[in-house]
Amino acid sequence: MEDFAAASGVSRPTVSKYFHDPGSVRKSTRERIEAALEQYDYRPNIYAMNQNRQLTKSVGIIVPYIADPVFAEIARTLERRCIEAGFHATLFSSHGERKLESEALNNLRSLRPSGVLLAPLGRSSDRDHLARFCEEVPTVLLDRDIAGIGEAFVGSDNQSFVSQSVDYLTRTGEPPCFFEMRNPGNPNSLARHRCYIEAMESHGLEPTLVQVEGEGWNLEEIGYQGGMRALQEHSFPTDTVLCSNDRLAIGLLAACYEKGLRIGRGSGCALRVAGHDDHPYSRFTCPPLTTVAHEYDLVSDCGAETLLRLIEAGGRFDDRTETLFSARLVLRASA
Amino acid sequence: MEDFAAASGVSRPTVSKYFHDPGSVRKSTRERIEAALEQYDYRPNIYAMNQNRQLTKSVGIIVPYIADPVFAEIARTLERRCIEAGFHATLFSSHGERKLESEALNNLRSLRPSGVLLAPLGRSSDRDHLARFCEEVPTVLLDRDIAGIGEAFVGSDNQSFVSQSVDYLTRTGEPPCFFEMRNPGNPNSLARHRCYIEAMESHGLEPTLVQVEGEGWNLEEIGYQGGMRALQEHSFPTDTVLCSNDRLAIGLLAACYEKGLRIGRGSGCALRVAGHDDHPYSRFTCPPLTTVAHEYDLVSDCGAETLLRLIEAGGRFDDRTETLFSARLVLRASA
DNA sequence: GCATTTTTTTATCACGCGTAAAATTGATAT
DNA sequence: ATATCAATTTTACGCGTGATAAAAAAATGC
Repeated sequence: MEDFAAASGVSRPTVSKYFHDPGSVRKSTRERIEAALEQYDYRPNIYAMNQNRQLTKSVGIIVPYIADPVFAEIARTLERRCIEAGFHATLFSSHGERKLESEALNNLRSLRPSGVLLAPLGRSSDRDHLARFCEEVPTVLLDRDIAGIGEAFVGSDNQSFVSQSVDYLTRTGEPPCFFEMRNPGNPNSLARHRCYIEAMESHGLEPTLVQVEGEGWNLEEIGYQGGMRALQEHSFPTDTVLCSNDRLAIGLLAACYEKGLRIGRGSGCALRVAGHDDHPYSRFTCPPLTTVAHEYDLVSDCGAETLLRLIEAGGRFDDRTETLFSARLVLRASA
Repeated sequence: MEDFAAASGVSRPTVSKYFHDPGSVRKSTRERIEAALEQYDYRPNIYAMNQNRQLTKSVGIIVPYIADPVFAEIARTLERRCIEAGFHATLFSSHGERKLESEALNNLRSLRPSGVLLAPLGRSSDRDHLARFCEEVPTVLLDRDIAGIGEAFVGSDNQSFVSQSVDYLTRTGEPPCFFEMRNPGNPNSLARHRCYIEAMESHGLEPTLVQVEGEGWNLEEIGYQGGMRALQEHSFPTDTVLCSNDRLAIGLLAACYEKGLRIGRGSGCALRVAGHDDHPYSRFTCPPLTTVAHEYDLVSDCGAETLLRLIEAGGRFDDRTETLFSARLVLRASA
């Protein structure tokens, strides 16, 4: 910057000021800098900037698993919103591992962001670490709430998810059993488990669970293997299966196909299968998957907006707001 | 670090040395530092470290579209390998946009990484920008080659992809037509287009193309819409369709399902459909998709290894190596 | 033309760290 | 006990930037 300032014939602090806000320097000065900019394509080092700015123009984003298309979409939308607001966004994925989530937090500490959008692993998170981090850095939690951590939470209302699907399935046929992982790694599974039981009981029905084994985030494979076994052992007590999420449902559909079972609500169909999330691929399954849409655009928009308000407010809210978005039933051919 | 050094009773540069290599300080000194570490959970700021180290322990990774599961897997494997080798990896996604790819490059400049693994957008890349970047930073190109840019290239042999699928399909039934985007955004499409034509001609067969409209990376949707139109207009000249990639194939399968067409190689099937890549979901389609596996584990491993060698070699190779991995035919039920 | 306001410059400190050279320490040999 | 030498630590400076106060210069108003 020293050299570049010399080349443009102004002092270094003036160049610094220019990059902070081009309008804050006199027009003639700005033109001299911009003329030099044409020649030397200089640009300030963002990490050096962040080092001793009081308030950085950076935000951090952490998602639990970027390879999951739902989180990829959420991350992309968050990034876009932050960039539109003039921030530099840095994205991290925890890749489903507690250690990596913690590392992402440590990285963000080094980055000194003005704020962080954090979709935590949930059950696998290092709760204490998250709590300490949120003390230091203004943070908005996303997708999965962790009581008392962060300045705000934005997510979806799991109860509305499950109750909508249970209501619909019960109304149009046999009440559903619930297809889920015994030890789920993804954030909202436990909440949905509880909501399914509540929803069934509120209808005066007996909840029935079909739990499959498996670890990690390879959910289609887990759904397929578990589905194959369940079909072989005739573990489905009803002809209607509600899956904890769409990725398990995709695996189950593959198992059903292999077993020659016809899926759907028409006559001649052996099983109805529904999911949760409206995963980007769920409309391309065969048959297309009936599911409940996770309105991640709304969640992302609101999350980003909340963070921007938080930063504007100086990093702290008076009280912790929790914004929940309702799900939207998406009827397709599978149930 | 100043404060922490004081707390541990040694000078700051000694602490710096300790973090650079704990073995490089005397045992008594190390113990004092580690004792202090228990109390103050201090850790050095990686971005400040990178600022004036001669050789950073950081590498950068850029993929064209992280929401695509194939690139998510590649990125994850690359990250893992670099971390195992003691490097700090920073991941960027170009999200399919030239502007974002350029921004990622600029970010990496600020980061001063020892090396970069770059899977470029390809046709949409700012070639000059890439070239200038690779002059500055030792770079290994991945997945999609750009002539003369970077110190090495590691990718897959598109010709082996297409020739294997064309050979197989021709051997076992009607020769395939090629289902692709008219203006593809993803890297390898053009190469595959050419390879399909070559492969057909080498068999003495007439290549036939079915090109669908659409922009961007929503490939399943594009495959679905294009598939619906092609089926309506009876544009498929043969009963065998080879798709440029699996994501288009997934969309096409959904269109076929909606049209009530049976897919597969048995009698009673209207169409055979095959893809390219062995996308993580392709084994869960209905029917499971016959495809040619992109051995991205091998590509990633080799790419990471090549970069590490490049860094070791001081950032320049004597000549530009190009490593190509052959594809592996994966027979499933769809063709 | 002069006083006043705005903008820019100079100068110095700060951030959190790396690094080369100098100074110190500790161990060994005499 | 002293000299010697290598290992270790400290000193002093640098990286690329932001921030601030005081001084200087330029623009504005009358």
